[in-house]
Amino acid sequence: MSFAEENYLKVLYQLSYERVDRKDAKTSELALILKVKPASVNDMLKKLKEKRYVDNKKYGKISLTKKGKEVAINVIRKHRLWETFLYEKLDFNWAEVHDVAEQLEHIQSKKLVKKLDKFLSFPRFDPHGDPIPNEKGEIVKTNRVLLSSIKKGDFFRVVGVKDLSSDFLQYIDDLKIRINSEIILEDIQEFDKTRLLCFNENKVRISKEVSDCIFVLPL
Amino acid sequence: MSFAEENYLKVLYQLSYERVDRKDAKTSELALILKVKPASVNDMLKKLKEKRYVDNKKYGKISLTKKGKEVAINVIRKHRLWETFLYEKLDFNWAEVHDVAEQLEHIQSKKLVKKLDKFLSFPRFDPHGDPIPNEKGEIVKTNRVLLSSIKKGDFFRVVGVKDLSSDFLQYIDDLKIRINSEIILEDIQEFDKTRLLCFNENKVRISKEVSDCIFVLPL
DNA sequence: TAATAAAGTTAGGCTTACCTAAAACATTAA
DNA sequence: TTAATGTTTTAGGTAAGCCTAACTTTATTA
Repeated sequence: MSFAEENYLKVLYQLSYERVDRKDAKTSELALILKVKPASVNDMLKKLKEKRYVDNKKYGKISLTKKGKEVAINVIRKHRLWETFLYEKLDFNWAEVHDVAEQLEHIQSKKLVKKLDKFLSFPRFDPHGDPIPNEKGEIVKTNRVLLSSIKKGDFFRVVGVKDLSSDFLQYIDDLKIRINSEIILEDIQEFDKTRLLCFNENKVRISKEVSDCIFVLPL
Repeated sequence: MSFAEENYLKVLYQLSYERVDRKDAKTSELALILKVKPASVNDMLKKLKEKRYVDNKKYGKISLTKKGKEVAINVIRKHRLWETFLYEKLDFNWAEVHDVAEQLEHIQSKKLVKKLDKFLSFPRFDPHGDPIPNEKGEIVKTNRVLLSSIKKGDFFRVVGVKDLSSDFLQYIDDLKIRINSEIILEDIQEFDKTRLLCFNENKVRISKEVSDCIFVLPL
C-alpha cells in the first residue's frame, strides 16, 4: 500500500463519511484536496477499483469497499494519534500538528501504533476534537453540530474545529477559542451573518465562514 | 530530497566514515545494502553527482560532498533519535527499533527533530551504542574497538553492537550481552577463534563473527 | 428542449527509481 | 603480460503517479 493510495482512501473516507452535509465524494473534490488534476484522480480510482478498495461505475458514485474503509480508518487513526502525540508530548500547538502528522500517518508498524496508543493513554479525541478510531476501527459518535446552526442566545461548548489549514487554526487560537470553551451566542447580525460570541470576559465577532468550521455541543 | 536519495547518502556515509576498516564505498556494496542492482546504484549516483551531493569520476572513488555529508548526518541523527524514542518511551526492544526507524528517519520537520531531541533529554547514544549527531552535525568520537581485537584475559565494557539485523540483535540479547556489560575475555580458542566471555555469573562462548560485531572499551 | 457549461474520462507523455543484458574497464592469477 | 574473472557502466525497458489536451457525459439554464 503506497502513500498515494493511502491518501486517496483517507480523503475519500472523509468526504464520504465525515461531512456534516452528507454528499457523495466527487472526482473534482478529491483532485482539489489532494492537489492533483482530475485526470490523475481517475487513474488512481481505476487502480483502487482493480485492487478492490473502491467500487464505482463510470460517471457514477465513488464508494469505498469494506477493505478500503478499513485502510482509510487505519490511516485516520494513525494521523490522529500522531497529532495527539505531537500536541501532548512534544509541545506542538494545534496549528502545527497537521502537516507533520500527514507524514507520520504512513509509517507501517502495527506494534508502533499499539504502543503509541498506550503511551498516550488511549486518547479518544485528537487536539482538534476529532474522534480517534480505536484498534478495532470503531469511532465514537457525538452529537456535535456546527456553530453556524446555533440560535441566538444559546449556550454551548466548543468540541472541535475543522482541521483545514494552519492559518485557520492559528486564527481560531488567536481569538482564544479553544476546545472546551463555553460560549454564549449573543447575537447574529442579519446583514452579513457574523456572530458575536461571549465567553469568560471575551467578546469576539466571527464570520459565517468561521462559524461553519467550529463544532459545538449545545448545553 | 526523496527517500531513495536520502537512503543512498546515508549508506554512503556509513560505508565511508563509520567502518572500523576504513575503505572506500563501492557500487556493489551500496547495491547489496540497499537491495538494488549495481546498475540502479549507478543511475542514482549520476543523479546525486548532478545535484552536487556526491563527487566521483568514472570507475573512481565515490565520495560525498560537504552538502551530501550534511544530509547524510541529518538522516542518521533522525534515525538514532527515533530508535532512542522507540526504546526509551515506547518500550520496544533493541532488535525491533531498526525497521521502524528506517521509516521515521525520512520525516521532514526541523521542529519535530528539535522537540524530539529535547523530549529525550538530548541523548548522545542510541540503544545500540551508536553516537547521535547533535544539531550542528557534530558526532562524539569514542575509542571503542571491536571485541575481536581484544586479547585473552583483558577486561572491557560493551559500548555498542553493529545494527545489522533484528536476528543478530535478538541473538546478542539472548546471550545476555547488553550495553554496559562488563566482561572478561577468558579464552580465545585457536582452532576456530571462538571467545569465552565471563560476566556476572555468565559464561558464554561466541563465534569470531559475533566478536566482529560488538564494540567495547578496554578497562 | 436545445444550447451551454461543468464535470468526468481517455489518450498519450513525462519523471523517478528500478530492472536486464551487454559492453567497458579493472584486477588477479597463470 | 596475457587470460580469466569480477566490477562498473551503458543502453534500453518497466511501473507508479503525475501531467496536458481532447473528448464524452451529465447538469444547468435559456
